[in-house]
Amino acid sequence: MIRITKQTDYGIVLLTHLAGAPERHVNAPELAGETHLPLPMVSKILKILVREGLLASHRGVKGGYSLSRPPGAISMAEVVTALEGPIAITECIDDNGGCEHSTACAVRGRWHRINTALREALAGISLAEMTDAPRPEPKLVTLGGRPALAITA
Amino acid sequence: MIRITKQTDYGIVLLTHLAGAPERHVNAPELAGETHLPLPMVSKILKILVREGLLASHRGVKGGYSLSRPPGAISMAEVVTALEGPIAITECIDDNGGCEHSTACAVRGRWHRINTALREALAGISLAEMTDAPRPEPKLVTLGGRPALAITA
DNA sequence: AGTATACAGGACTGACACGGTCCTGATTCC
DNA sequence: GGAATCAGGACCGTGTCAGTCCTGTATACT
Repeated sequence: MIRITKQTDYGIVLLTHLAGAPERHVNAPELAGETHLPLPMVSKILKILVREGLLASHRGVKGGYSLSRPPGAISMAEVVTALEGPIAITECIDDNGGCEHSTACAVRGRWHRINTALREALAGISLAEMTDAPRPEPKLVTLGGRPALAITA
Repeated sequence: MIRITKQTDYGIVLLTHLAGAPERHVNAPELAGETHLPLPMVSKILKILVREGLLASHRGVKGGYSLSRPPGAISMAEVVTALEGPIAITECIDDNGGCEHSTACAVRGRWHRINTALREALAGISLAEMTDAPRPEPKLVTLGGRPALAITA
């Protein structure tokens, strides 16, 4: 269903929560409490985010986690990539020639365009913007001059 | 991993193959042979596409499948929606208030923007364009007044 | 009319990733 | 040294996905 995993979903919630008060050290139980997410999952996700360089950790009694960079300098693309690997909407995109249909598949190049659109959409939104107060957003996106197609589930 | 299912992947291959020679009736075994995809899967997918109105079927001895509309009038968004349901990158997007974190979740509105970008990227590419020879197209997407993203695929 | 062909609509199954839990060790502060 | 906290795993149930198969129905040809 073209859906991000819950791990990523939670991760974004955690990061945006941290972005709300940068420079603050928060430990896992606190974060879990404040975001109403299950502690074991929170702990697991925080470890991943540290490993991927998005969070800095501090051990010991007064330890905790904090953003490794200002929220404006972290793009959603980085977050998603950290939590679910390379952004590739089809297998053949990060697959290096492993697709047995590649010769018969006339479609491959096209997916790159779609994939890039997704990637750029993610890259164009920073963590800071995920926490901004909502503003009236022009919902109509024009792509190639075509009247936008209504998508009715 | 933000990935479409193989069913959708196969479905797009089948549709683009049909788009290459519209008005032609092709039966399931032929299509499977020409696209090098497993027949049972092909058959299953074709049935879904008929049910969703993207293909027309013809029963009987000389039966087969053909596009229900010209390839230029079928968007990738329709195809994806037909094969995997509504385009919703997070659960809470098609979920009507079922998310127990909705009150604590400051992120929801933001996902709509990302989701819309993906949706519009899919809506902006027709089946016909999936088969065209590649051409340099600067598709400019404006997202909320932000500097436009260049999608160059 | 009868038969062969092809679609229609299911049920069914194995494999695998996801969501979630838990345990043991290493590090830091008091 | 002890308590608190992160680090890095292993582990498991569940659900979805990929794929197969079976039965029924409609059409064309002889």
